[in-house]
Formats: sequence, structure tokens, C-alpha cells
Amino acid sequence: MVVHPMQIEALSVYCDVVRHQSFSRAALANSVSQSSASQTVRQIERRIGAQLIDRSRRPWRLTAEGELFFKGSQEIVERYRELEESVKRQTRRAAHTVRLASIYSVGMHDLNQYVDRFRAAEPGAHVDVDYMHPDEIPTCIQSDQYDLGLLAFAAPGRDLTVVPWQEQTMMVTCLPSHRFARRNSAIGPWELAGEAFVTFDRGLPVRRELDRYLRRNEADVHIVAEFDNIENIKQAVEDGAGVAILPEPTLRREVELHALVAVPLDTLDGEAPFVRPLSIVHRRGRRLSPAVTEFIRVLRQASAEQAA
Amino acid sequence: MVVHPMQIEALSVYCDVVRHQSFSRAALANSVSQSSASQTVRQIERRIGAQLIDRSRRPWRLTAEGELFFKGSQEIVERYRELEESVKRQTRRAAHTVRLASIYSVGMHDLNQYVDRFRAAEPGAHVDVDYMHPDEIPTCIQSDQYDLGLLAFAAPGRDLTVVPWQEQTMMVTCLPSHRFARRNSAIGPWELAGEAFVTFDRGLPVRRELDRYLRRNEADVHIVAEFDNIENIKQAVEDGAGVAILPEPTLRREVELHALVAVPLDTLDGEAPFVRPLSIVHRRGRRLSPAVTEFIRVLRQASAEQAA
DNA sequence: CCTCTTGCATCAGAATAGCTAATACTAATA
DNA sequence: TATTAGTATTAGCTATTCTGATGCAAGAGG
Repeated sequence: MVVHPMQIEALSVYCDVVRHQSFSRAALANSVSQSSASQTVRQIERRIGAQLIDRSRRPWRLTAEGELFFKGSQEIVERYRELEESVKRQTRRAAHTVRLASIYSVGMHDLNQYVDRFRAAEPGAHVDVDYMHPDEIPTCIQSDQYDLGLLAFAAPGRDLTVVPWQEQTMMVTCLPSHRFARRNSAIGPWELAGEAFVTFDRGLPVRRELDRYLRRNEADVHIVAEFDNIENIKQAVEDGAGVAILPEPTLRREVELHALVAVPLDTLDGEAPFVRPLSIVHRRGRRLSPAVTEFIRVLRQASAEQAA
Repeated sequence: MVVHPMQIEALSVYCDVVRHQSFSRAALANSVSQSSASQTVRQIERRIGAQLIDRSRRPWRLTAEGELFFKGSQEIVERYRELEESVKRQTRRAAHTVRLASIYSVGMHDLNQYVDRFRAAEPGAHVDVDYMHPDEIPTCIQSDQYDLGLLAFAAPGRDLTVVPWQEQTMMVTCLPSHRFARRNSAIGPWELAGEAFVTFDRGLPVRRELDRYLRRNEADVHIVAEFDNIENIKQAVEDGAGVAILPEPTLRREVELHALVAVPLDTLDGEAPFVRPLSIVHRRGRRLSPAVTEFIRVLRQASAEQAA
């Protein structure tokens, strides 16, 4: 015994036949021929193996089975329509949403400015931002939980596209009372040798870059504390634990409040200045939605303006 | 833009694809080719205009829309299966049920005996009996609210088939103190002339037959009360209102209790005895279910036995 | 980095199912 | 009994959906 297919549309036709008490009117309502409506109902009857309509009198009447099936069909058709609607809503919503995974140190304040510009450029769109540990970001992007990531020292991976975004100048930071604070010239990294130094956790890419930079410049610092985020490092420096090297934009508030001092790092001739590259990452080969593309454009344009 | 059809079976295939995390296994589970399962899911995606499955990685994963659609589809498929089941149950139940509309005066006790025989002959079957006014019965039968009716003096109508069932002898009933009670021979109907007489409401077929009978026999009775049912007539006779002519079986209990007396009616030579014919009625041209046919057989057989 | 494996997508052709228009029925009604 | 209104049936056409063969790509493994 074959199981026969059953179309939602057939159920809908049946419901209309019942509601209109007429095959012809139901056919009109569904833009099909009367013949089609008649055949559709007969097919349903054959498929479920029960007579739904007693045609032996006129006007015809529903059988007990027909009554049951009508109520059930109404519900199913209704539910299916709602389901389609909710999927469409989800699609529309997704088309206007950018899901962004960012490291903490990009700064909520900074990011909000980009988001505002984006929402002005793309009315109806919005950005869901979540801040997380840098290691989590590639995973989340690859598993499609987020459309974009903002990351420092991003390594282009197997299925991760990296778009350069900003280069943040790294600066020495210390208490205003520190001897470096009275300097009015850049500090040569070698001058840090022996300094009490607050730095990042081992395992973070930025730590690797920082160590490499210091080694290259023969600055054998004395590490007194390690943290996995910039806020904690700044706190330690403010508490007098030592000096640190941090991206300039992350120091602005403390410098304005005179809680900390930021001193430029000197660069040997031919050596590139020490910067933290921030990148936008997304899944390789993935078709980006217009909203996401636009958000990338806004991010990059805004940074280009600031650099100029 | 045309609205595309959507088959319940397609939703089922999609659900299995999701549940098994595999097109091939879902195809097996639904006894179709892997190719078919693939095309089915793609068709759904085209129809609802959303990507349900992200095929760009392996193993593939559901999109947000796919997740939504899966939950909805599960429900719809489940509901549809339940709906089919409930219709089938209804059909099975209807196949074993006899819906019977009967006049009050057939007697519940009497009827229960037939029902018991029927249930013994047809295990699993049952009879829904409702008692009602004789005028209602043809209407109810024609509107298919009942399969069978039990009716007195039934007239075969446009779409009503009448099957003769029983003939109940009509007898004179009176109080044991009445002079008729001391008679040990049948009463000639002409002897009722001038008697105080309790009878049926005008408009009931039985009243018409009774009047005709009395007129034919020149028994000009003195009507003192009219009721639309036998129980009230018996009550009135017991209360001394007069005598009445009623079917013999409906008097048995009162006769046994010596509350009333039943005296046979004499019949002139060549005249048929006065009886109340009871009939089984059902819709003309309607295919009777096996259960209904069997119940008719039981009714007629039982009556034939009693007559013998 | 290249190759293999696995599982899905795609293609072409055959089988089905569903639609329309024309026409035949049929229960009610006059 | 003839009419009427509404449904069923039929035949032919079109669109859908199946299958088996084959193409293709993401991971896995060397």
C-alpha cells in the first residue's frame, strides 16, 4: 500500500469548500476550476479512506468524518501559513542584522559610533554586538554564529577572511609620577630593560607580538603581572605595579583624567613602528548580506577618515 | 508569482533529514532515492524563499530559518498524522455503531433485549438509542442523524424506506373495577359507544387510525382527555378518567400489577384485527453499514420468534 | 600540498499527478 | 415531468516528482 501525498493546498481547498458550502465558490476563491476543486476533495477522500461529504442529498452535508477533518485541516493550514510567515520574518530580520563578535578592547564607546553611522546609512538595519575572548571569535565566525568579528593580530585561517581595519599605535604607559612621564621625547624600547612590566597573558597573540618586539629591541623587561585584558593591565599600572605597552586609543580616557601617561615608542631607522593591527574577519567564501557589506564599508571608511 | 504547492510528505522528509543529519538516511527512512530527498528539500527552500540548510561546510548545519521551519514542520506533520488517525478511528467507530431513533412506547426494556442479542451477534458493535416524538423521527433519519428509526403507523415517504417489524394487538384497557373488567369475552368496539374515552393527541398517526377504527365500527366514544404518549393515557385510565385502546405489550406491567385490565377487541367476520404496526425506517437508497443491516436482522428475527 | 573518500547536487528521462474545458449526471423544484 | 443549479466525470495537456547515473566539493589522510 502506497502512502499518497497530501498537499497543504488541497486541505485549504477542502476548508474553503466547507466554509462556502460550495465547490464552485471554493474553486473561485482558490483560483482553480470547479472541476479541480471537485477532484481535489475526492482525492483527499480516497487518500484518507473516508467519505467527508455526503453528496446524496442537496445541498450536500459534511459527514462526521468530514467535520473532524475540517477542524483539523483548518488548524494545519493555519499553522503552515504562520510557519511560512515566521520564516519570512526571520529572513527579513536576518537581512538587516549584522551579528558582530568583538574583542573587549575595541571599546563599546568607539564601536557605538560606527553602529550609529551604519544605522543612519542603512535605515531599519541593526547590529547585535557581543564581546568575547579573542580565541573564541574565529570559532564563532566559522560556526556562523556571527557574521563579522573584530580582532587584533588576526591570522588568516583555512576559512577565515581577514580584512585590515585599523592600526593602533602602541605606547608606553606609566603613572604620571614615573620618570618616563617627564620625558618629552619618544622612549627607545631598549630603555625598558629591567623595568617592572605589566603585560598580557601568554597565549594571546598580542603577547606573542609584544615579546617578539621586546626581544628584537633587546629590552629585557621584568614581568610583574599578566592579564588577559587591557582593563586589568591599566588598573595594575595605576596601582603602581610597573609600566606597560598598550594601544594608544585604549589609553585616552586615563590620559585625559591624568591617571596615566602615554609616551610614544621610538623607532630605529628602517624599523616599522610598533602597532596593533585590528582586522575585520568573516567566513571565507560566504556570500555576505548587503547589510554586512555595508557595515564593513562604514567601518573602513570611518577609520580611513580618522587616519587622515 | 505563483504559489507553489507544499506536500505534507515533503515536510516529513525535511524533518527526517534534520533528525538524521543526513539526506541519504532520510531518503532510506522515507523509501525514496537520495536524489529525491535532495530535490525535495531544495524545492521547499525555493517555495518558502529561504535557505534552510547551510551546505557550505561539512557536515552541513541548519540555518536559523531551518531551525524554525524544522520545529514548525514537526508539529504540522505530527498534527496531520493525528488527524488522519482520528478520522480513521471515527470511521471504524461508525462502522460498528447503530444510531437508533425510537418512539417512547417501544419500551426501553423491550429494546434492550434486542440490543443485547445484537451485541452478542456482533462483538464490538454498539447501539446508540434516543427516544423522541414520532414526528421528529423521519426528519432525523433523513438528515442522517440516525441510521434507523422505530415508528408506529409509518408512511413510506419520498426518501424513507419502511420495513415492517411488529404488529401489536390493540386492546381495551380500564380499571379492574370497570364493568368491562368482569367480561370474559372480547368486547365489540360498538360497545364503547358513549364510554368516557382517553385517547391520543390529534395529529399523531395513531390517533387518526384509532378514530377511523372507531368510526368504522360506529363506536361514538366520549373523549375526556388527549395525550401525546401512552404513559399519560395509562395514568389517566388508572385515575378513573375512562377507558382507552392501547397496544397490548405496553399494558403488560400494569396488568401484572392488577392496576389495569386489558380486554381483547372483538372483530367482525372479514374484518382485520386492530393492530398497531411498528416499522423500522431508514433512508432510501442509502448504503447501510454491515452493523445496521445486522441489527435489522436481529430485530426482525426476534420479533418473528415471539410471533411464533 | 595533493589525493582519496564520502555524501550531496545535478541531469535526463520516465512516471505521476494535477489542471482545464467540455460534458454528463442528478437532486431539488416548479 | 421538465427545468435548473451545482457537482462529477472524462480526455488531453502540462507540470511535478521520481529514479539512476554522474558530477562535484569539503574533510581526511598521506
